[in-house]
Amino acid sequence: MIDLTKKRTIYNIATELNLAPGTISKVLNQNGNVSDQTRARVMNYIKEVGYVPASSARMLKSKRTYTVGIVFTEESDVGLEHSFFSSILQHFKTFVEKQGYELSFIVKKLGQHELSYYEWCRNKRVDGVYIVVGNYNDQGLYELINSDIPCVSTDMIVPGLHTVVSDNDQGIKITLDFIKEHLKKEKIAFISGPVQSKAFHERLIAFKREMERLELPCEDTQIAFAESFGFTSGYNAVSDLMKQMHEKPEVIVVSSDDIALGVLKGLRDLDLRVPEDVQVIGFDNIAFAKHFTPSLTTVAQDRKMLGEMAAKILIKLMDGTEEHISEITKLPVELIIRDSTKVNR
Amino acid sequence: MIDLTKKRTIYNIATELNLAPGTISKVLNQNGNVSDQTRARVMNYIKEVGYVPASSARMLKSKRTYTVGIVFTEESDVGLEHSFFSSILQHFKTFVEKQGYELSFIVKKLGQHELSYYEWCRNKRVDGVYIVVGNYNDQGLYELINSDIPCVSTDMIVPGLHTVVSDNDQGIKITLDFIKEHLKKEKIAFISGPVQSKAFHERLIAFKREMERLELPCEDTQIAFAESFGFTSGYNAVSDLMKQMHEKPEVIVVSSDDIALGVLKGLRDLDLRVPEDVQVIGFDNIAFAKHFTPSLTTVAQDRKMLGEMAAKILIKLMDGTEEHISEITKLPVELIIRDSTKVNR
DNA sequence: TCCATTTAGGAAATCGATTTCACAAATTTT
DNA sequence: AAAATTTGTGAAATCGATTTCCTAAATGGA
Repeated sequence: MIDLTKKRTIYNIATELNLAPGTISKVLNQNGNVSDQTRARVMNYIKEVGYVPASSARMLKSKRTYTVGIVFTEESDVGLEHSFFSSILQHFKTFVEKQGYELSFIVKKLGQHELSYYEWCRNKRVDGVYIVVGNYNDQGLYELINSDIPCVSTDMIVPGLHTVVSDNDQGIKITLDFIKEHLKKEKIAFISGPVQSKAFHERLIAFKREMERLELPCEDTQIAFAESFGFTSGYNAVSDLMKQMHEKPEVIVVSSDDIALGVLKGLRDLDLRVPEDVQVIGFDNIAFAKHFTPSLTTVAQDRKMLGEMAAKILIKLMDGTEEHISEITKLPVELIIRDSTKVNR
Repeated sequence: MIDLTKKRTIYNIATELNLAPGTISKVLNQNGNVSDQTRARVMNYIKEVGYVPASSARMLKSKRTYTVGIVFTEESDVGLEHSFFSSILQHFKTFVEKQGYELSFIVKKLGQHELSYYEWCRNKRVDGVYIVVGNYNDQGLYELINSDIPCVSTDMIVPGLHTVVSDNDQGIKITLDFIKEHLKKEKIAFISGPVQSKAFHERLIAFKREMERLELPCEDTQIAFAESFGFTSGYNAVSDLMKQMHEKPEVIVVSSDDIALGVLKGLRDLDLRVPEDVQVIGFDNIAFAKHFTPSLTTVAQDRKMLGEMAAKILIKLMDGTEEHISEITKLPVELIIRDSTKVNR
């Protein structure tokens, strides 16, 4: 009878099978010359006793950890609670785990010392880094991005960093085309999130450009800014907007759903009905958008594809195989029409 | 001039300082006999060159990894998107990181093999495990819980497992007391989440018990069940409830906010006004509860304390210091009164 | 049949820390 | 001043894999 509780090493296994430790290792790593017969014998035995190689030893020698470091900067202490990025991370995680990688959140301090991102990564010997949410003001990030460690991001756009983003330009374009063609409205306002965020900035620029392309008026009074990322800042922004506009807008385009839901509530408190008096279109398609009353028309980002594409690119970078990978990957978006807009026929 | 890019090991450092590698290690681990002078000399040098010990080597020898394994079972593929548990995990993470621990999601397979939780943990040599969300039907979890690896949970209640939970009994009790004393209503219905979840089960039992204590009628027709955890199942459940009740309820107590928001929407579609016709009270105080219209009165769980308490207990277990830690830690809850209820004076 | 080549598997060094044991120097005791 | 004790440091084994180099057997070609 085989003792299943015993702690196994390749040495045990080797003696128990009358082989050398090295041979076991060769089977494990499917390289080297091992006969099919011995390979099968080893594999079976390993499965039977439930042996698993000690990762620390493997890491020490081979210098590969099969670990991806995660940078998830906690803007105003939201962190993992931020459902949009959590969701992307979730898909990323599922994908890389299938390939045998593991996630490890990057912690700035380890033991007693305070470490930079790069020091941490070198110490932990992560094979790559996924910057889910980063902060442009965080100098430590640049050290990491410019290092020899492969990095990928779904948030920041920085020269030398591979990034996967939704096509914000296209998102705004289809929104405005939809407004003009189907809603048949021309008095359009825009509520932007804080433009330190690259995504918000892009959407704002795209809005101005597309308004011009459609030959619609686009004055500064048509644009208001939310102070932050959340519901409350949207609530406040819409009241600012209404104050500064001479004439009420017919449609309000908002650069994120979190903010847009605040806008909807703000409009209700201003006694404006949606979509009868004003129509609203958001961006992101967060889970709650369809449950709100009225449900929110919005530009859906494909969170699954964002996460998986980031995973694919990072794995390619870590393998070092693929010759050239373009730095920015833009993913298509889709307009989801719900009750906050009303098609005019 | 010191070369900062050079890769350092204790051997380098030792020769560069004219000491033995062992001495460096002793300084690093602040044990062993080292003179204050040498200690200072080593510490300074280490800081200067930015040396960090290779964790894989340390792990290999010392058998401590300063890593906490995370079980986060993805019920119906929500995973990290589930904001309630994500939030608890976030607080847990912040706390343990301050103590120098790191999180590592438990993945069932590693490399080629399919691993059980326990095998994975043994392999990775995690120092402890935090079961954020577990599944009672997952047999592999019991192997883990009954092993020698310290575990803590905020979700499951299993003999031998340390668990931190909100006081569900108290939550229901203060809810019903509030309804009787301040809302002055007696026709109370209950919408429960799926009772496979221990929390939902406890809340349901507590409801029945407290109704009896208050000498209020509590028939089966007053209780409806949501099929799942989300908005939609709440929406459906409230329509079931209305069909099965002879007389409309004055107050509906719902065992989670996710479900309660669906209930609010369902009521609107049934042309019942909240709080004028029916009043609603939820449980959890999710972020959106205060933004919904009407905003939701709910029993708030202290997510920060849940996460931190779990962290504290796990660290104690891992240190093996504390003599006795009680298996179940109940945390107080608080009723947050908002617009979905209307106090009757 | 003999030599060249391929194949299978073993021996041993290595990765970078930790930790025990031994030893010399310094200090205290008698 | 000699003996006993404490203190600081070094040498070497160890953790559990990977990997290179080497040897013996098996195969093939002439």
